[in-house]
Amino acid sequence: MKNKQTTLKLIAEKLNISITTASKALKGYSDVSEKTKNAVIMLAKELNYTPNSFAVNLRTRESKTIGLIIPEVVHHFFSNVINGIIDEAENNGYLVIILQSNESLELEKKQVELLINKRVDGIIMSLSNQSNFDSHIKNIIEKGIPLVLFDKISKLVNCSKVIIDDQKAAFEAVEHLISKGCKKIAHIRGPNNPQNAIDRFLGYKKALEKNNIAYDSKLVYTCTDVTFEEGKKFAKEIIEEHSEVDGLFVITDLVAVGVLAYFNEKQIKVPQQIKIIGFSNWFMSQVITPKLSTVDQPSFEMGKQSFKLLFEEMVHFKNNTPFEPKTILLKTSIIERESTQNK
Amino acid sequence: MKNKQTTLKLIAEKLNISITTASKALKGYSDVSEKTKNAVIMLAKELNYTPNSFAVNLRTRESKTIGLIIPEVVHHFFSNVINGIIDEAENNGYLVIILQSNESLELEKKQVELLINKRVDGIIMSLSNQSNFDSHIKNIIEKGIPLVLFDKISKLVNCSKVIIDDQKAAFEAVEHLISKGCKKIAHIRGPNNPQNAIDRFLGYKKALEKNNIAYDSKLVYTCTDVTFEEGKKFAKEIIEEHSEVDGLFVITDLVAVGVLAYFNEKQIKVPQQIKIIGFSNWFMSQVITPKLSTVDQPSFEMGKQSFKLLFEEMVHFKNNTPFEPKTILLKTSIIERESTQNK
DNA sequence: GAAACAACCGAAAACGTTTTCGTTTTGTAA
DNA sequence: TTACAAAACGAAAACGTTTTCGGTTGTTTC
Repeated sequence: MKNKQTTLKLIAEKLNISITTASKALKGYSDVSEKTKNAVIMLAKELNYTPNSFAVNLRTRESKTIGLIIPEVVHHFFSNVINGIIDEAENNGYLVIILQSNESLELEKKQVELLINKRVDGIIMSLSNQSNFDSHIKNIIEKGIPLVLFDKISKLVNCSKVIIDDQKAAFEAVEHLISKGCKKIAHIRGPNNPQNAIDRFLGYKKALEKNNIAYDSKLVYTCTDVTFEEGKKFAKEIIEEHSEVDGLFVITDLVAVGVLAYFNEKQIKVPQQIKIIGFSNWFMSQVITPKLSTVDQPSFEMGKQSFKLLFEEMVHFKNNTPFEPKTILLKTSIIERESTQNK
Repeated sequence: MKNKQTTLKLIAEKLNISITTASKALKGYSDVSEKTKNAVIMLAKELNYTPNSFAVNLRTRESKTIGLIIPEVVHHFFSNVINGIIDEAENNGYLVIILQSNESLELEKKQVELLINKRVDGIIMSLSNQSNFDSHIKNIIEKGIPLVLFDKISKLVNCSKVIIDDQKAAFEAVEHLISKGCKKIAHIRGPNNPQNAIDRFLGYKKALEKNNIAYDSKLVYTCTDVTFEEGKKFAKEIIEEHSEVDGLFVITDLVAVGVLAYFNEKQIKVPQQIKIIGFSNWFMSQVITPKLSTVDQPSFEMGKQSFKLLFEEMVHFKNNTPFEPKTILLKTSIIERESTQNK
């Protein structure tokens, strides 16, 4: 049953030394003789001693734990980021508490509060679609808690960030369609608020402009939920309202796959009649028929870099030295598959 | 910069009362007058007081945090389970630390150690393929730390479990193939060690037996990595070595999708020439061509139930009352899609 | 023989909370 | 007025660690 944990006190008593000396021996202080040091280390191992982390936390004022808030766990991109964060965190002796906002601002606020109350050493976030520089984010910054934002960021928040150049990536995606001969290109964009949806939209527009294709706001469809079902829905609308569209740039692969599902159902030929490119390189994009062209986004790396930035900031925080927020820009690349090929 | 946190001491001083009384006021003790109670609560709110969790942890000997160890985060099934666990945990005031074993026994041992040292209140695990009733699991049990195993369990471990009836589910999947007219059914199974791979294999065998189909060990292919690529590899072998096979039961959808990818490439007609059924109902199974029949497994629910069981055990642990491990069996169901339909 | 130094050790405070138990204050009844 | 119960409060210990600072012992130096 409830086995008493071994403490420094026990070790000290058994060896007839003070708790202080026992502690110092284990922490490698120089003012402990070789003899007693060895004795302590031996006994500690024998009794299976591990420091009580609650006490250590209280004393050192840090928990070696960070918090991570993302919109969804069941999501190809985010789960890869989680992977990278956990990995890098563990390598540096940190553990990760994960919470999801379910794209709800209310929930996100609650999660932030939970993490602050838990006194995590730092927080990594990807904002929900509704989120901006709201009170909860301000709160983190004011409290001086190290914060890193990745992917879905807000330009209003002055903190470290890890992102891709969404505008450039979208620009390249649309130019890819153009290079394949598309003349009338529609865009299924993300919600109005998130920065990355805005930037991808701007990249789309810019590519049209540069290639002398008139921008038509009627060809832009705006997701609210960014789901498979929305993809199907917009695919239907596009075909029914603008059958002359021959190219389509979609905010993310999940939605693009919904589009493909509808087109397959209706026997609309991709890429012959219409070419499609998605975003994020979800795993299923390479197994669907036709295989989906997309923009590869280094999700795992994004996680790793996010933790690295956070770690840097946590060190500065601990030493009370000033820290200037950084932004890391990760490279993307176009992956050409069947859905944009000329047959 | 480093803003001093408000403590009970500060509140007590400002109100000219003792720390004890301040604490009691906030915790609703009855031996505090209405007047002082209100004063404390008001001031606490005003100063934005939140109890220092490190101190609370030390004092109460619990952290309201649990640990979760799974083989992989980037995995449709597991990420859904995570979702369920986080959800239910949060509803009960618990946070979740997630670690992955990457299917490595060594790593899994290390993760368990990390969690024990962190003194989490309980642990939920799905074992790696190599794992059994090894020292690290014994260690958890001996230390009396509440433990729940889900999905990939070991029969040797005496603890609470949340599982499906893998044997029955597999049996039904294979009978589904048989009901569709399959006479020669192959099986791509999981690795030798994990219980669920064993049980699914046994279910396969039993279904053949019951329907008077001779079992042929040559028709059983054993995964080591359980990946998309392995699916492709075995698909090739099956066609080349046993072209007469007309039904295939695959350990999990990811591998089945690999099989389909190979068959699509080689123009082998599914379901005409060979019918295929997978397991777990991954999202992509409904978007691939042909759509994959599969066994639905309530992953989200599995997560919820796992936490519920753990919670129950944690309560008993805290009260030092005896607790008898339970096993919860969740229902599965066959989902018929194109890959097993008679056209 | 005093002074200086090195090597080793431990007392005590601190981190911030919770809870037990004893003490003081207040109110009420005789 | 005394007596006593009820109400309100607080001292202190405890959780287990880390770290500062002072103390003791023994050795070396001049």
